[in-house]
Amino acid sequence: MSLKLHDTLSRELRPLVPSDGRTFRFYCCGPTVYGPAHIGNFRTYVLHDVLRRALEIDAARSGHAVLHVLNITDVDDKTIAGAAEAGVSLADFTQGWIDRFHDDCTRLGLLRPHHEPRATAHIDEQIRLVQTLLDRGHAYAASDGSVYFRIASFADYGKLTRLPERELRAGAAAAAGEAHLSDEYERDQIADFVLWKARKPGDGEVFWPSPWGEGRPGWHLECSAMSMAYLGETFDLHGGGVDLCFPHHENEIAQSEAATGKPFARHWFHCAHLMVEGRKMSKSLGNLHTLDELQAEGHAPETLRYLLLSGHYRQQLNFTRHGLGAAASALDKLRSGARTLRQASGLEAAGSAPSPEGLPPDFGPFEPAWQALGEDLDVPRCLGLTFETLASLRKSPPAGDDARAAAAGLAGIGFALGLDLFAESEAAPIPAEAARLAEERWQAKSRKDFATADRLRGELLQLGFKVLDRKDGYDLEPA
RNA sequence: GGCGCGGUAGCCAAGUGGUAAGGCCGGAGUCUGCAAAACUCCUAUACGCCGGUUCGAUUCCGGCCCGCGCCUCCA
Repeated sequence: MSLKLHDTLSRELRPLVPSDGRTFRFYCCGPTVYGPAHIGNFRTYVLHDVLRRALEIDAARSGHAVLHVLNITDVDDKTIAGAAEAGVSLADFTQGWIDRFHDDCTRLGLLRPHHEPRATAHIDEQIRLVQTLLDRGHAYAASDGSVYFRIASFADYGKLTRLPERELRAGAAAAAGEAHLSDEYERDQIADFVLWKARKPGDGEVFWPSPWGEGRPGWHLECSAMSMAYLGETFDLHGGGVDLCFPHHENEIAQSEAATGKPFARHWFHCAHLMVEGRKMSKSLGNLHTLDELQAEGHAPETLRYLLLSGHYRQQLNFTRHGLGAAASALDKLRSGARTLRQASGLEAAGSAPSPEGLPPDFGPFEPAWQALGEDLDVPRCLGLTFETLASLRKSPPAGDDARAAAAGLAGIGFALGLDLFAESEAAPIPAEAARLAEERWQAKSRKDFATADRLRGELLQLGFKVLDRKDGYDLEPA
């Protein structure tokens, strides 16, 4: 079986198979590191991570490999402006945000891409790509030292978003307004885009030498250069947020295919946007939430992950506080089911997150839930089937090998979704004082001194902990 | 204006040419010194509107209404 996924270019459901028969190679558009990524960015990254995990499982089953590349754009107008404002070098400025990004990704359970190339580390590749485009007549140098891609030279321009050329010009001009027509760059046509930007005073120390003078690469170029460097001129899949379709991916296709004469990405994967309380996220509405912010409110990163992946990727998802609560409850229910299965199977708590190699060849009773992922990455359906299977397993509890197969299958679903269902609830460190009170309370309760027990429960609440009794003991949870 | 997406119960969200998964919330119960958790059961005649095709449409076709996205900042 192979996974099937909707392709933006052909608008069809197409199978995901490695074109070279060995390695499925894919590239995701990553962050521009000038600030913290917001939860909308992370919806895209989480969804790409689920795709990555599904590909890993499929690859493990069919015996091929997966190669995942995520770029980091560490030079553009915003990063340059940010560094200047902070009074630090571009490299120091972007490194701080890259570290923050990695930290967020770890907390959200994102698998680390196999390569994470940075634009500033691949200037040579980008210059060579521009030179090739110049040599082949697809680009021209302007008098100011900038180089532009000539859209008229690429017949397929607009094929991803189906923008006829004339619409492109008229629409762009109308949307951009007259102000943009008098751009400081000298373009033959309004829609021609910049490949290499000539150095400007505001760029400070940020420039590289090139055959056309000092400057820096334009947006789009790094993705073409780096994806082809790591994955080859033609690779299996390229993804990002929907807003990237135009102009970013359209321009990537143009400059890549014009340079190589070969198809660029064979499959395009785009994730719909996250809305916040029914409105588009934007700085002006002040609804650009970050992971830090939500964690400070007491929400676990995994709750956010669950929420972000709980809607179909081609559907806008509306982020609400209520939804976050619902996600937390649903996740608890999943974990509760996992705990029951684990106990029935006689297995110890999983010490570490499962790897695709360690997963069973099929997911037993949870195989249908996995299959749903293969049909256009239908996570909502997968979750529905998982809950359904869990319910029927509760009705007829499996034992022995059946229980182990079910537990392993659920672990497989957990891996696919990036949710560690078998993890014991991550115990916040318990202060010694709270631990002592809790122990005292348990003693009091055991000798049926309920007045003392209740008093101590109250004291623990003051310290910020809820006592949850079990048959043979108790748990402490942050209140 | 061009291109595209969507409107399913209180909320979120799948799916199907033959009367519709799942989650959250709500209610009842089991358990429990209490509480919480967990588990069980229940609840809602839910498919935007109007036509058409069909034995039969929420599912196909057409029109309309409403919401949303992109059209060189943008995941």
